[in-house]
Amino acid sequence: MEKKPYYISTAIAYTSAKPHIGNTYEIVLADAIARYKRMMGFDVYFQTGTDEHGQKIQEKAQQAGITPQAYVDGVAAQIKDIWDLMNTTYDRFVRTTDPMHMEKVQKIFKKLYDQGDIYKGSYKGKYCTPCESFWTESQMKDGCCPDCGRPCADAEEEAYFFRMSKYADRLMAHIQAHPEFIQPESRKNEMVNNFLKPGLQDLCVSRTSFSWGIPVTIDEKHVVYVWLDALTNYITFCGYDPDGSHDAQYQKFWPADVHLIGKDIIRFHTVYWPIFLMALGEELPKQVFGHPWLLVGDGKMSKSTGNVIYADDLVQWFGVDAVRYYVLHEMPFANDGVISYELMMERINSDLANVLGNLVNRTIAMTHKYFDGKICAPTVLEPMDEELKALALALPAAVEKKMQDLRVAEAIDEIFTLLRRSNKYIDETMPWALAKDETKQARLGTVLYHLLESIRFAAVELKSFLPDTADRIFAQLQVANGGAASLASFDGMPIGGMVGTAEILFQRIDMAKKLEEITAQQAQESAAPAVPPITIDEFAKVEMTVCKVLACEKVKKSEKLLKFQLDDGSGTTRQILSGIAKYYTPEELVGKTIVACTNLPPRKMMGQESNGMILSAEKEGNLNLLMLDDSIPAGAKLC
RNA sequence: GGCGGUAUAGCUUAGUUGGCUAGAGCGUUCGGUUCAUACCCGAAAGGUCAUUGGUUCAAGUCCAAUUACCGCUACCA
Repeated sequence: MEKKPYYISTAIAYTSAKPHIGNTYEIVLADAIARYKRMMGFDVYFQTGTDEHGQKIQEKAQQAGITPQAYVDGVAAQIKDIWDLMNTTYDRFVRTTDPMHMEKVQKIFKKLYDQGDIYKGSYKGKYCTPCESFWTESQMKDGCCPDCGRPCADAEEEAYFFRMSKYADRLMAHIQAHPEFIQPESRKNEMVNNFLKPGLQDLCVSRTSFSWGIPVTIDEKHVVYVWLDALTNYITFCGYDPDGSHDAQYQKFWPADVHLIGKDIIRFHTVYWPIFLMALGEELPKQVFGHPWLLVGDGKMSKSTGNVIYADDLVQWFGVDAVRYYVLHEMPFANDGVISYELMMERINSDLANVLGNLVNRTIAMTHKYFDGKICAPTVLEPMDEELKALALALPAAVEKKMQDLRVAEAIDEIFTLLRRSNKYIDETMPWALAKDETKQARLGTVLYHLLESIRFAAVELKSFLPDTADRIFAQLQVANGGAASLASFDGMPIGGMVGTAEILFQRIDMAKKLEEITAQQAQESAAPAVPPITIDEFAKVEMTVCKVLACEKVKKSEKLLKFQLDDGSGTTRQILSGIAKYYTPEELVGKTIVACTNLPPRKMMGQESNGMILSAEKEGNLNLLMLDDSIPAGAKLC
């Protein structure tokens, strides 16, 4: 029989920085689903990869002093290593800098242009010249700039646009007709209410402000908008051919069964992506699932606060399956989840070590102790056996029901319900009491058979989520993983066979001690010199000038920016913007003597030019401007 | 600043279209047991479902306002 195809994808990871545990969650979730579907007999195609174009990457590479290609090569390799470390079974790891992909994207762009869906237009709007801002009709007050109140004028900038509005009605109809298309459902309303109902704007699909992207063939100074580039990965790498002769793989697997993505990029996947596909005349993916985020402690993960948790660190401390278990089981379906070292250890101890590990261990130990490891036939049945057996036999359907809705955490709960019931069964049957009675040997063998077989059921189902652990359980049971078919009846343990040696699956963790080790290592790492030494010549390149604050005001529309007019001793006034409005009021700074780096290239912020950087010292939310004694004149250089 | 989201036991959270006496796991307290990784089993305590108002025979569930938090985005040279 032909296996049914199942195409699952993750979002491609943006190669601007090493992914943290929150980013890693997605690939593990996808892997669990992919493994499960394979077990259920599907022919699975599981695609993941990296999104490597865009302005941010160009800037990062520039900062690092390397080419964008070298930069993304490094990060992509890092991402792939983490995916592999997590024991994920993707079929293909794609990269948007792949020449094949780039060529197809160019063809897609051209095709959409030729058929009139993309048109050359201009970014037109009402423009307030003093504020250097574009405004929409609804933003303006009586035709004037909402900020300064001065009249706005028409202005334009050349760009390519996609006619979103042309397909909006079709998309709306599709969303209404397919309630499962956007998951979880709350996201659907969000999209409909926020984007579709108010009317879709045409989307600007080219950029001229940076060059690290796929060039538009018909107009070389433009590069393709990163989302058009990134989204099409789902078809270009699956064998889609813009000219129409698709590979067999594409014919088999497209449309995708599910695009697994973060909740932040739902808009792109449920509005723009379907419309691009409609324009190309291709089918839409069957489902887009926007999963929630994993947060650290009480705050978000960020490098500056030093609370970033990386998957490879967690694996080093706790092992792959413990990390997989945590992200799969502790992530709620629609709300954001939380991760911390303490929570992680609590779950390992209570669920993995106590409930699962200890159950396997005590069962194998008893089999050795009472029967020298031999598996006895279940010959003396009692009513209480039925309940355990029934629960085990019902497990595959229970897990399937949850997995249909991609409720992975709840699917795992079903497995643990069986494990907990098994522990209770031991208390009910009291094997140690049976062992003391010569006449109860057959009953004792029956009890152990029920336990071993229940554990086998759990292990088969656990394989998708904790692959290594499941294999270690099979090794202790001395049976092969018989897959879904072996769960049809409660007789998979070979009577007369031997079990393997008992082995601790998950060591209990001494939390206080482990936490100490972790903090000790972190302290060591942060103590290491992060900044490479520089030469005196390099230091001399930085020009730092004493300046007097002539005037200072808050920048409109900005929470953080202050605008300074400075006397730098040159005779002309220097304007610098600085993000310190949280710490200082403009009034208190006028007349002060400060220091600024004065040989930086000019940069625009909030449409205003900044010529330099004011020196300050910052740590953990504290910030002080460097202020000198007023006796030193403006223009003095720091040395 | 713009857009959107979320608020349920000490902690992490389930609650589909309004009918709940609001569930679960962890943690806590008490009791039991000893095969096992001081583990397992049982019981109990613990929630005016963020606040205020509204719709309804009925509201954790719908509406409005308030507060807090979160995400994206702009900006932090």
